[in-house]
Amino acid sequence: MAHKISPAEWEVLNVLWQKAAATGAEVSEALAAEQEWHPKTVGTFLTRLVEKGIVEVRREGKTNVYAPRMTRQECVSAEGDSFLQRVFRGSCGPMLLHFVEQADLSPEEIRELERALKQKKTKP
Amino acid sequence: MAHKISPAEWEVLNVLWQKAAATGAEVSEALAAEQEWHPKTVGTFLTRLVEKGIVEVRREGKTNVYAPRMTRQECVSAEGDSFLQRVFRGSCGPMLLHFVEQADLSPEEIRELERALKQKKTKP
DNA sequence: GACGTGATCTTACAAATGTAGGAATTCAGG
DNA sequence: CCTGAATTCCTACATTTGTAAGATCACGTC
Repeated sequence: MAHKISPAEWEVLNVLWQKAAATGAEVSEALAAEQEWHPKTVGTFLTRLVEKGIVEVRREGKTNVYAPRMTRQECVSAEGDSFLQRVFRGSCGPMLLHFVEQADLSPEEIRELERALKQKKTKP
Repeated sequence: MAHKISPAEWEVLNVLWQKAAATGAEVSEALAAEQEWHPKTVGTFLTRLVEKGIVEVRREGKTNVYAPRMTRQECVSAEGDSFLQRVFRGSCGPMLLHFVEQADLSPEEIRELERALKQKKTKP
């Protein structure tokens, strides 16, 4: 918890959460679409995440396999005074609105959000 | 735009947006509740924000008065590849859900969010 | 078991960020 | 005008982050 997750590390984590587990090369490849990071760079992020205790590594033959030790929820929550908190505090509403408008949401996600909002209304 | 806004700077900006304009001391005082930043530290953030063109400064007698040159919306949008984007990308839904559940929303804000969601549904 | 090949580990370094100290400046009073 | 008090400006420095090169290690093959 003492450790912060940097933006680049979040990127890497996103891949790991999506795949559940992956080698450095796989992560690197998955990120290639969005980022132009040298595989070595991705490697650094992975190692740092391991050092921070957020990701665990397992040897498999000659390659390392990385897997998240924490869920996204946990990571977001764990960052008590994180960037998100800072940005959001004081004006969560407008910010959420921004992202709801901006985001690419599936119908189920929309339904779920509506449900959450409704519940929020009844139980303030 | 070329410049990124650091977490600490967001904090400072939040105060500025809330007050519209303020002296260094005022900002520092407003932050005291949440952060334990030395006034000089706050001063540094303010100067950096000015350097980045996000805040403007005006001399008023012997003190500086700082005011934001950009709205929060603009700052969020301007950070195309920001931390938020990185965190959100790929799983905006769950993240929004997290914050909707977490947040302290006013009834109007809830209504507005619902409206945004409804519109999203009709016009995908 | 020596060798090439590919992956990992160690090391490096510039820029950004958090955190201020000290020097310089400037108004308010004497 | 000279002094003191408040405020700003300049400077500094340790950490963290982004970015990777180079050294090393492990595996399959000859």
